[in-house]
Amino acid sequence: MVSDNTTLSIYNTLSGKKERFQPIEPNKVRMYVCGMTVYDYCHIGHARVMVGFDVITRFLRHIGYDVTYIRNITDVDDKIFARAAENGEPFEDLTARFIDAMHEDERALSVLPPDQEPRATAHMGQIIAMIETLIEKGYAYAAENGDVYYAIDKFEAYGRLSKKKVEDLQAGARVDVEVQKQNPLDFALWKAAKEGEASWDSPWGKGRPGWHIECSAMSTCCLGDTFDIHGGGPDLKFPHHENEIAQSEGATGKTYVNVWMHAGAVRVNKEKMSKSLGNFFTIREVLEKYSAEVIRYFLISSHYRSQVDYSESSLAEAQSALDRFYQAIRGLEPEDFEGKELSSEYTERFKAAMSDDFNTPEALAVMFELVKALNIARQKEASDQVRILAATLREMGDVLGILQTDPEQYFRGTTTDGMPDAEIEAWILRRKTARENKDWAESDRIRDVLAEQGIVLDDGKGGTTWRRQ
RNA sequence: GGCGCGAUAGCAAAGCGGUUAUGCACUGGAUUGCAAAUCCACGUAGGCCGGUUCGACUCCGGCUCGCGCCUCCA
Repeated sequence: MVSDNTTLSIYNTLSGKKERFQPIEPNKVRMYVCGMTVYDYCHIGHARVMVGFDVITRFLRHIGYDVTYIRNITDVDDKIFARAAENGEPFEDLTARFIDAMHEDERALSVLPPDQEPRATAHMGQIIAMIETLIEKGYAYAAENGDVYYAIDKFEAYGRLSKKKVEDLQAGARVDVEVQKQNPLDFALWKAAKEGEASWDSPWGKGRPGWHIECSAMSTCCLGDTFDIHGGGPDLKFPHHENEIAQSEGATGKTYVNVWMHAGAVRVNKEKMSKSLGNFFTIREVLEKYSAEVIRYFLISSHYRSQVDYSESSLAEAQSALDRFYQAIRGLEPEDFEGKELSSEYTERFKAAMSDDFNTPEALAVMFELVKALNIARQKEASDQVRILAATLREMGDVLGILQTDPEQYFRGTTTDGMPDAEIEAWILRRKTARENKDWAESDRIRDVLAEQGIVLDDGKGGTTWRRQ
């Protein structure tokens, strides 16, 4: 149950401002997010959408909403066919492989699985039915070549989401106009099969769906004609989401979506990270150097709507910041986190920050203030206070999908190369003896030996701990 | 060209019409065999020009610069 005093505001692309969120059904949120076209590995831009909407889902659930989160998989597409042909393999093999890879990346990033991941290939019936409805209602027409197009002139609100005027779009329209279209801005709902290409039977002959129609068909199928939130990456606003609205509202005659949410772009050297520019870094590539949690922290350290610059130094900085959180809980026992009592002072501020359009930077600021209080409490050995603050911090971390790792494991890292743990422990034991004998020269020599291997020793009250740099 | 978004201290990044954001980095101190971590101390930053106001980083207008979309892209 969502408490009565909860006021959640969300920026709606449709209105261009933050609005008080009002679900269609009390306590329930139905959300659809456009997912990946699976012909290659996910990059950091994809990670932003995955993590962003994961945090949104976690927070909505945290404040009591029953969330149905749907994120589709596009497994029919020109690029998929092209890549499969290049590889000389059936397209299903290609997509199966990259769906697995995507799930691996997601698990690494602690992204909770959506409730459903509908695939275009599994919804041909609904897709064809929606196209038929659009033709019946006069929003679409079948061309002689077997393609079916959406007639954008028939849909009055076309351009409302992306704030574009049809005339302006026409002025800038590309010249390679397909003659079969009534208006150059009309888009394909169904594409006639090309020679030797995978295809499905339809009333218009063998073919396959256009890109936009699958989302209209699958979202409606999973969530109903009208639902609460539709999200996606920044480059989907136009034409993809604009076309979705035209299709769904044309077919159902009802409002398609109440709140449209778009993530900000990830940039590299001031340019948008994108497949076409080729300036992308895949998630697994970055994982070779930084932990998934660092990537996740980097992505939530700026607001989901703002653009972020991806760079080595921003990841290094994310790591330093995350280290501070883990230092604060390092050495605490599991039971220190189990307390039922939380600090309302901090939880209220955290909730207020997150309720303001999911302001994660503000939420993190609250957590850092809590960390300071926790460090002071630990210094004073105020164990009750330590337990309350540690439990509070851990719960906030859970909402953001961070701080759930054992601190020692976090600092030791997961690399299997380098000096084995047992050898490190052996060195530490030798150093312990040297220190007991006040043999500082030997003690420092061992520290240097390990430092060469990237191992940093920390002498604490309870003994020496170590971490990999 | 059309439409939209942004410009905050060394770097990153938020809120807010008047009171320390926060993190990283830096400097001094406490602590430590030495370190690390931690704590204490230390920064009035808000592209430029006008306007509204008792008071503006925060509201309004103009300008400059940057970015995004207008084509497949998360």
